Amino acid sequence: MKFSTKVRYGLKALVDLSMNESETPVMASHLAEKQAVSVKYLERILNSLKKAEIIKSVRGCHGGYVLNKKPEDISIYEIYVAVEGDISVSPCSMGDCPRHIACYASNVWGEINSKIVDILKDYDLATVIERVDDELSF
Amino acid sequence: MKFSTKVRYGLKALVDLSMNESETPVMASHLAEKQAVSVKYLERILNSLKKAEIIKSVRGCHGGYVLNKKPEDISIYEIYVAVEGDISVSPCSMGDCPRHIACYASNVWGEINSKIVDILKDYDLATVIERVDDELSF
DNA sequence: TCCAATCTATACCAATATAGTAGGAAATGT
DNA sequence: ACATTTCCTACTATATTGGTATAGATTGGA
Ligand code: FES
Ligand code: FES
Repeated sequence: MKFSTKVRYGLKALVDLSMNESETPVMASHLAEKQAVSVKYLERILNSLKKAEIIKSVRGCHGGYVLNKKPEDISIYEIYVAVEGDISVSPCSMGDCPRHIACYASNVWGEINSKIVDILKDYDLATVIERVDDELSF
Repeated sequence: MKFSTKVRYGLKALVDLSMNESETPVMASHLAEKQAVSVKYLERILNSLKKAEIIKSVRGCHGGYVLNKKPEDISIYEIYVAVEGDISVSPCSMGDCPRHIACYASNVWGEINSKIVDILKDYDLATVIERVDDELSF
């Protein structure tokens, strides 16, 4: 049940991006430095976020990344799907299980899955940022 | 976000056990056969469930396993914890992260984690069995 | 008593998934 | 042209999961 580093680094990068007051894009290297994380790895994560149209990129000299949506319109679910693909709590809930026909538990996993999805859809980036502002300055 | 085979095989075994009308214990090999799963592997899972006092075992000849609680008193959360250890959605929510001090997202993960735990605590074996009875006979 | 059946314990191995690296190609402002 | 930066793809290392093997302990019954 653990979120991968992709999701976690991705979320943190988005928080950093959303705190960028200026209009100039933020470089991957800058975001990575803040997180003490490999630039190359983070670049790939940012690329996934870009493909999902959560952020935009500017290539070339003085390039970087900027948010493409308002924080309140970016859910953790979206972020998850962008970097990991769709959420599935078990093979059952996606229907690609070899034992599918005889499986009685399908709807159990399906129900749990959709409840988890709801939680993550409900949690948006703006809420995350509120928590940041409340709790600690960095 | 995927449940491991331990959780899934474990749940299925518990459903099978709860459907055992007779008073005689059910052998691991019998449960495994129903699931088309390795006996040895399932034995270990059953052992975890036993240590969590969800089931009881009878050793020796004509031995096997029986439920130790009523299905409505066994939550999927309990099953999860029994076979996998405590649920943690990220290092943050357990507090063993090297970046903990500077981490702003702790409570975000913590909140999500506890919501997921709530879902799983809410889903008990009796409910799972209802679904079985409704949907398909096997 | 001895044997077969059954759970228990532990160590080991294989397959898969995650996390991270590396090198270079393409774009862009100066 | 050139430095800077994103983009693309292949590779590798590490961790986790899933599963096997082996030996031992316990019990009921012939
Ligand atoms: S469809 Fe696979 S065990 Fe449920
Ligand atoms: S405590 Fe680790 S990134 Fe949150």
